Amino acid sequence: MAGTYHHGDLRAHVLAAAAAEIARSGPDGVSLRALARDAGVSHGAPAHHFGDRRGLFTALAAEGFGLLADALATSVAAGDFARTAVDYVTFAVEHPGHYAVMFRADLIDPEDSELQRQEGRARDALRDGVATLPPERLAVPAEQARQAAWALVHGIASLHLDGALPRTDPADLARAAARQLFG
Amino acid sequence: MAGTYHHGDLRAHVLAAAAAEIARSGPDGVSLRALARDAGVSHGAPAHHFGDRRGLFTALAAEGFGLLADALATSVAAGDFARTAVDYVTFAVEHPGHYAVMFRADLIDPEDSELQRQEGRARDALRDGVATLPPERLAVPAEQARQAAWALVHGIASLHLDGALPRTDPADLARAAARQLFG
DNA sequence: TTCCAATCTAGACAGTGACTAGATTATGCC
DNA sequence: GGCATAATCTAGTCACTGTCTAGATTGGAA
Repeated sequence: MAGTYHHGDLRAHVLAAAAAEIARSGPDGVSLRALARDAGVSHGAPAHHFGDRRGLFTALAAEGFGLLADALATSVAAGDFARTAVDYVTFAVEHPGHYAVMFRADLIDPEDSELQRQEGRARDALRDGVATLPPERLAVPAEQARQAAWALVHGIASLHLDGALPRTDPADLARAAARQLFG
Repeated sequence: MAGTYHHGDLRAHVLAAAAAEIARSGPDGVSLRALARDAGVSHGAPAHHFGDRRGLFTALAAEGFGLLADALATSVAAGDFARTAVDYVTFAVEHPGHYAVMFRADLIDPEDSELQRQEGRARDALRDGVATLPPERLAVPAEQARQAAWALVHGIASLHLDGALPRTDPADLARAAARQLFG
């Protein structure tokens, strides 16, 4: 509301605006000062919530990993890996601003405890998803199969978000790729 | 040489220094002015060769796609897809500065003709590599198999470069992943 | 030699992230 | 209620950046 000294929920507002801006023009398109202007606060205000630019991206990545873990939970519990693969890619498509920073080691602080916690949740979900596969479907050790599955869905998500897969539905591709990978 | 007005080969020098800096601290760590200082030229000199920051990254990406196409050529000609997968990942490991910008739509100019030419070469190499696989190994249409193969090696390369696969040899993983994907 | 294009210098400008000191507001505690 | 204290925000400053100019220097072709 105009006239109030405090914004009310600046942290959440800035996080959402940052995600939208990243989705539009990438992490480099994000300016802390522009975010502050949009929120109607002074240029230094966001720093209190995130410390610095890296802190903002780290918070966004942590939120993203949490949302990803949530998105995978249902299909993992159901033991349906093909659907887990589709859900993974769908998450990236629906949260491009989050996904674009989640794996960018140069933009985030890997020591952040909240980031590690949420990243662990997402990683566990994917591990459990692969663990539901019948052993005879695996041509390689389970750990390598897990990493290959992760690389496959991450690759599809990344290529799609970078525009390298035009005229291709990423969810369809994820389904087909899961079948090719695990029969 | 000191004292000469012209650098001699500023373009190649800046490209190599930029690749090294990106490998060290990511694309955001690259400063045109710092590159100029290192090369011993004025801060505006690189602009003549690359136009702007985007032009520099575009030139680096084009060079990267060309090197990638070269790196894949031998194993593709031999019809050895597992080795093509390993060669792809090995290229990314050995040229992290190039690879980090090759798929970044927000950093490069997709209209650049040299970029399109080299990218086409790399894409054709990967397509030919998958085409050598016996049809009975494919559980899905060839186009989807090709995209899945690309996503798999790209995913391994990306995750490795972002530090998400510690204690894992990316070449070993590429070999195992190729076996899991195509039997 | 002369001319021209390629290359580089030097200066300026607006925008940025980060830091600081201090003002304002919210909150828990008496 | 009143008050101390932490949380939040403002405003100013700084060095640095990319980009844009106008002009100087150099190499090569005619």
